[in-house]
Amino acid sequence: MANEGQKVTSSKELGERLGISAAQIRKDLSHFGEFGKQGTGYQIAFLRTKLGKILRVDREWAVALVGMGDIGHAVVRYQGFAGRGFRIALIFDSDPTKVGQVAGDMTIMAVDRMAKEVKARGVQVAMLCVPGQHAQSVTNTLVDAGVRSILNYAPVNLSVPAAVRVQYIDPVIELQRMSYFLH
Amino acid sequence: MANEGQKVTSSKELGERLGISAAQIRKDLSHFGEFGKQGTGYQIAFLRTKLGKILRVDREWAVALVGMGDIGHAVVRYQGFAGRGFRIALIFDSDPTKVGQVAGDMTIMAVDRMAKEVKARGVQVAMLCVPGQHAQSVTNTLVDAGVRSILNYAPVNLSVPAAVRVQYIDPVIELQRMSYFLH
DNA sequence: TAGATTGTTAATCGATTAACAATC
DNA sequence: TAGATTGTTAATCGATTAACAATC
Repeated sequence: MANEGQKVTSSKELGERLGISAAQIRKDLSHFGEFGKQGTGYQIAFLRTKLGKILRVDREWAVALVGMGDIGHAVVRYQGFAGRGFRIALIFDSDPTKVGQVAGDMTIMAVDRMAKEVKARGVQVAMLCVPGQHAQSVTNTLVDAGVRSILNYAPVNLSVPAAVRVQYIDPVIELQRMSYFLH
Repeated sequence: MANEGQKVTSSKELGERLGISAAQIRKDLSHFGEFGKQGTGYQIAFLRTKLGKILRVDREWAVALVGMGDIGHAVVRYQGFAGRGFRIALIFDSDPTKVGQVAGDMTIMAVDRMAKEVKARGVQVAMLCVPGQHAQSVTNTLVDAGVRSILNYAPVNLSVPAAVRVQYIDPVIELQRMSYFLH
C-alpha cells in the first residue's frame, strides 16, 4: 500500500486484502499496541515502521551460508535478499578445492573456521545447504557458535535446543502437501 | 518405523514421535477409517499403505519444471524426488539458447510447446522457477493446460482459480518468520 | 454534529484433550 | 481372563467473530 502511494488504511481494507476478518486484524494489532485512530484507521507508514520493529525486520541481519553445492550456488546468486532484511556475510564449504574461491562478492571459507568466524561476527542466522548426512553436525557447530535461526535445505529433521528456530525448505514436502488435492 | 523393522505401533508412540497427543493421532486417523485394533495398535505396513492412498502419495506424479535459471538447475540436479512420489517429466525455458540442451536426462523444450505438452501428458503438477515478472503469465498457461498444483519459487503471489493449489518457496519469507525471535 | 472506525469485551465456533465402553 | 489400546463421546480449551462503547 505504501508503494502504491496510499497513506491510510482500515482493518476492513487490510482484512479484505489478506483474506481474513477485520476483527482479526484489530485483535492481532492491538496485542502489540494501539496503532490506529477511531474514525480514521491506520497510518500506513507508521504501522509499517511499528510492525517492522515488532517483527525485527527493521534492520539487516548477517547470514552465514554453509555448503556450496547446487543449492548453495543458487542461493548466493539469488537477488532477493538485498532490501528484505538479510545479507549473506559468510560462506563456508568443506571442499578444499572450493575454499578460497569467490562466490558473489564473498570468499568461500573452510568449515574449520566456521565457529570462530560466526562467533567473531556475532552472526545469528544461517542457511544450511549441505548434504543430509552432514546437516546435524554442522548445526551443532552453528548453535554452539551462537546461531539462533537456521534455514535448512537438507531433507533432514534437525534437533536443536528450544531457543533455536529452524525452518525447512524441501520441495518434495511442499509437493506432497498438495497431492491430496490431485486426482 | 517400517525402515527400522518395526511391525506395530500405537497412537501413544506415534504421538510421542511427532510431538502431539495420542488422542489427536486417533482422532485424525479415525476421520479416514478404522485402521487399528483395540489392545494391539496399528500395523505399520498397513497404516502406511492406507495413508499413502489417502494422501495420494502412493504413485509417482509427473512434474513440469519451468525456468532453467540457477534455481531450475539446482532443482533438476536435486536427488530427492526419486522415490518420494515425483519425477520431473518435462522442462521448459523461454531462452532459445537453452532450448534443446539436456538437463538431467531431459531435453529443455521451448515454452511455446508447454500448453500442448502438458495437456498431452496429462501433467497436473508444476514447479515454477521463472523470474517474478513472468510467473503469473506462465501460471495462467499452466492452469489452462490442466495443472492443479504449483510449487512457486518466484517471490510473487499468484492468483489462481480455487481448484488450483499453490505452495511458495521463498527463503526470505522463511528467514523473516524466525527474525521475531532474534535479538 | 454525524459518520466512521478503533480497541476490547462477550459470544460463538472449532479444535484438542480426557475419559471410557468396546474389544482385541 | 487381564491388560492394552482403539474409536468415539463429552468436556475443555483456545481462537475467531460479533457487537459496541469510546472517540477521532
